[in-house]
Amino acid sequence: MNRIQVLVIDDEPQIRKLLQINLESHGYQVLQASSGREGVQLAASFSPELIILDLGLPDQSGKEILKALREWYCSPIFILSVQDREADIVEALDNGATDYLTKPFRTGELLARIRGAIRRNQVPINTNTLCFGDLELDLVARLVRKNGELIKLTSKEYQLLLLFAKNEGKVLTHNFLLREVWGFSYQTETQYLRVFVASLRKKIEDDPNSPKHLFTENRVGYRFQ
Amino acid sequence: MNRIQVLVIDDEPQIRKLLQINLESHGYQVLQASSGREGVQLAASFSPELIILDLGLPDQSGKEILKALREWYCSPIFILSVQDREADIVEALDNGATDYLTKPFRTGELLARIRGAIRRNQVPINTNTLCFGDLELDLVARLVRKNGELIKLTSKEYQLLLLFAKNEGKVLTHNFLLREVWGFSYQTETQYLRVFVASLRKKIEDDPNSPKHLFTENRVGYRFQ
DNA sequence: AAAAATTTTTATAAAATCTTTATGGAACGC
DNA sequence: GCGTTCCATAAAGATTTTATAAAAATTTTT
Repeated sequence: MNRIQVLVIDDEPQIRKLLQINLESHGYQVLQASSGREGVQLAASFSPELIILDLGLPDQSGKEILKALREWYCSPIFILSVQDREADIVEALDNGATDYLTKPFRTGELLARIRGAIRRNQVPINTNTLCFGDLELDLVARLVRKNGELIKLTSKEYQLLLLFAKNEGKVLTHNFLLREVWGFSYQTETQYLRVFVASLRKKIEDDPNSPKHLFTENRVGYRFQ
Repeated sequence: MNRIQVLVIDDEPQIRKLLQINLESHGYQVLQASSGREGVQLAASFSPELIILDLGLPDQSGKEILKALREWYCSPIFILSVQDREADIVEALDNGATDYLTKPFRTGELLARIRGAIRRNQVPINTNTLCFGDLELDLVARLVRKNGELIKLTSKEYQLLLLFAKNEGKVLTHNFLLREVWGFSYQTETQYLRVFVASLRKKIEDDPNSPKHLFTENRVGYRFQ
């Protein structure tokens, strides 16, 4: 079992204890640091999935630690603080804090917020669905939904849409699309593309005549958003 | 104009007004819905970057709206609520809410949390862009922006602009431009260039009559900055 | 094997782009 | 200054490209 690591940086032993008990009872593995310096070291060596940082640290201001961590650390950082001043909260959030809770905090809420932050942070790595407005692509199930409703695509249509979806916003040339979907020797069969783009539009666009997802880039290719 | 869209779903007009004023003064474009049904519709048609949802809606419980949206909507959803019960907060967060604020909320904090959520939600795209003042050339996506807004260029126009951009500040001769864009045998078709430079200027210059990007070098060629 | 679904071809109208022509003004050389 | 060449621009004409339907061929399913 590979438990999710959470690093707690706090100088108050009783807070660390409280967090440790709560986190471990929910299946997390807890690393503890009582100073900013130690916290940064632990973060660097273990790269935990999430860091809980107390702003009121003795050796270095927590704000500095936050900035130092954000130089390289990309996972969520939660701020705990007795300070409830709006300016502090705004500053912390703008410096890269993922969330900000004031002491005393409610452990249930903290845990829920941690779950949410970790869930959202994992999405890009372990993405099995891609979203584009009203469109949703389930990569695992090979399903496409529009406004939550299933859309039936043929194999080629799906391959084409997937390629577009993986290259959102980019102009993809006819050559590239044909090569990727049909294969090297079909690079000149531009008409295939036209036919399939038309049928894709019929299925994914509200109005195929003025598409909002699949745009034509004349003489070059198509672009998906 | 390319402002970030935020959808506010709330039945209380004064809250909507408050949010609208605050969000618009920070550069967001605000969509408003007074019911859950309307909110879902707007979300589907505009796919805003973020949704602010009041849990206390009349027509349908806000909780249901949250779940319905999360069927397909992947961007941040902020919950506003008068309810401060921990169980409600935990439920909302576990149902996909990105954040949960209780009324009365502090607008500065809300805005900072919105900035953070949008920042984190942005996909890290590999961009290879060239910048020239208000002009932006995205070489990977093959797109051109002026003041952040997409400009539609034809194939030849783009080829020409790209050539200019890659040779910023240099005087490029008619011969060279024609050879590179049209091909060896077109070296004498100077009139092509004039036509295309004119149409490029119309698209990329604020005032095509006194260009600040694309200069004429009489009897020699053109120069781009 | 028949039926159904999908892919490939073919045909055609519409749209967009490129090329050519025309015209007036600007720059240049003498 | 004055004729010539060069440049900017609009607009007409030619060509290419695109969207779409529908027929033909192929593959998959029943």
